[in-house]
Amino acid sequence: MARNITPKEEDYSQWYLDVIKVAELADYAPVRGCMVIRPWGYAIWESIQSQLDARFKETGHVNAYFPLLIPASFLEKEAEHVEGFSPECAVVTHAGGEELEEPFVIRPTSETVIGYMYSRWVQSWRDLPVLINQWCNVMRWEKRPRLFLRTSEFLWQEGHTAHATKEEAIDETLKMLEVYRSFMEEVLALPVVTGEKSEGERFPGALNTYTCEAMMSDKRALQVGTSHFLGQNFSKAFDISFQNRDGNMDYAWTTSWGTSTRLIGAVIMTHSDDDGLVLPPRLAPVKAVLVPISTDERKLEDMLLPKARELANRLEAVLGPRSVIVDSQFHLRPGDRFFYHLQRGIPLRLELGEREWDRCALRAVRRDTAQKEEIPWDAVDSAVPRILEEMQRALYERALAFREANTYHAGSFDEFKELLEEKGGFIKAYFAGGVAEEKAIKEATTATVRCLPLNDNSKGRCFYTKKDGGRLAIFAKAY
RNA sequence: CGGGGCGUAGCGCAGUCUGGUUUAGCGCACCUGCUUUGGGAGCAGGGGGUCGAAGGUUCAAAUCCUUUCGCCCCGACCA
Repeated sequence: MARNITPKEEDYSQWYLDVIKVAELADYAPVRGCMVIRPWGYAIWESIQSQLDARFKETGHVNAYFPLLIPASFLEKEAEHVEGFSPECAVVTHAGGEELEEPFVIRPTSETVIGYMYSRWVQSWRDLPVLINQWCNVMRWEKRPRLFLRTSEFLWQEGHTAHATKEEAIDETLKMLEVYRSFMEEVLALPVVTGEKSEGERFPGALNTYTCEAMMSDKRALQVGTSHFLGQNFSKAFDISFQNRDGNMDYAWTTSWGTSTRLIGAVIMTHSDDDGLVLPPRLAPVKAVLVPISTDERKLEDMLLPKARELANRLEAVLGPRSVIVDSQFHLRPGDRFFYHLQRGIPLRLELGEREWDRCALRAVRRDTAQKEEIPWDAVDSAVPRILEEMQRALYERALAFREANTYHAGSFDEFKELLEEKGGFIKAYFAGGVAEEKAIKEATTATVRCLPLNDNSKGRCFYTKKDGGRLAIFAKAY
């Protein structure tokens, strides 16, 4: 049992911060609300980046880079957009030792500059669709920062597409939501509910926002990815117009979609335990660590270490370059070395001591369950990937079972309040209210509409307004 | 931005109320040596802080006063 981590049960927030600290994922920066992503944390982000990026490329998108600074006037061109974002914008007023004529906003998101550029690039229906993504940082001056979940500056990816027709843009919006869902479930082992955002939770300027919502291990909800159907709002504001096949002028239909370093927070809060970080194997930058153990220094150097390196090389041929490390911190005792890797969430520890040596084997210990298994040397190539995949699946199944076990249905507001107070978690209920009702529910309970799940078109009597024809909604307390 | 808590060594804290008795102390971590070594070792020796910052009161301030910065928790705002 780790002794430098506050147990989850004792103080969840502190546990979360402790895990980040002992796993060396991030640290506080000198500027309030900003964080330094340390090498191990950044390696996780790179893993997310490369795997998501591949999926974007597979769906026809290309990467580009748009500037950090946006003319302040751009934000104002879309009414809802400026209202939504101006409170959290950082503004540059001086540069080159002089006050600027027009201040620049540090991008909180890039719909506006990208809209401006698209209007110059798009003339004809033949120029569409435009399918561009960018990996970058954005800044939103948050009142209450939390490492990874809500920092003033964060890293993300924002896809921006423009299409000739409404249908195509809607298809794109849903397609990317699906890319997120599959990535989160397959790589992050993060079960998510996909759905539509309610009116009150919609992206400022969007006609419709779709979301991936996940349940953290304290039963609170976290929005881990969003995809927006922007209609023609931005194309009208920035004049992304084109001549269609019939020769008539038309405004493009645009979408945007994003996910961020918040995903790292989601992974921590979904899988980790009181011993520290737990990483799903497909996400983990390092999937296994070989730990030679002996009291005899010569055996370590002459037999165990070379063997460990040989096995690591063989494993890397199967698992990928730099995915296996050999621990040679021989100045530490085995327990210390175990804990070091345990806290950093490396999925599999492969011990090679004299006992294993004599049997031509390794002792594998799974990070999530501490389950032990002996693997003969000549079976590592098949056994290790097998165990990793078992662990990957187990993490997903466990998280899914947790979510299912903490999802309830409420038929009335009284029942809703009771469930929320006594059980927490996700509460499904038919809802027919609007922004005003959402707000009232939030004020009374602090719970919000997380989404209106897709693939459920059932209608029912609204738990709050008692009106018929309510759509199924998921409510929860959220981060 | 409102309410609450807190800034003393890398981390966690004691000392602050009742200024001087501390050349500011303890645990963990760190360094050196020896013994150890399969889920966080033991002994011995050692290094490190001027008490968040600025100003003030006083013969004397970590301790009192003022201002300021930052962090954490709870709310309103959000990926």
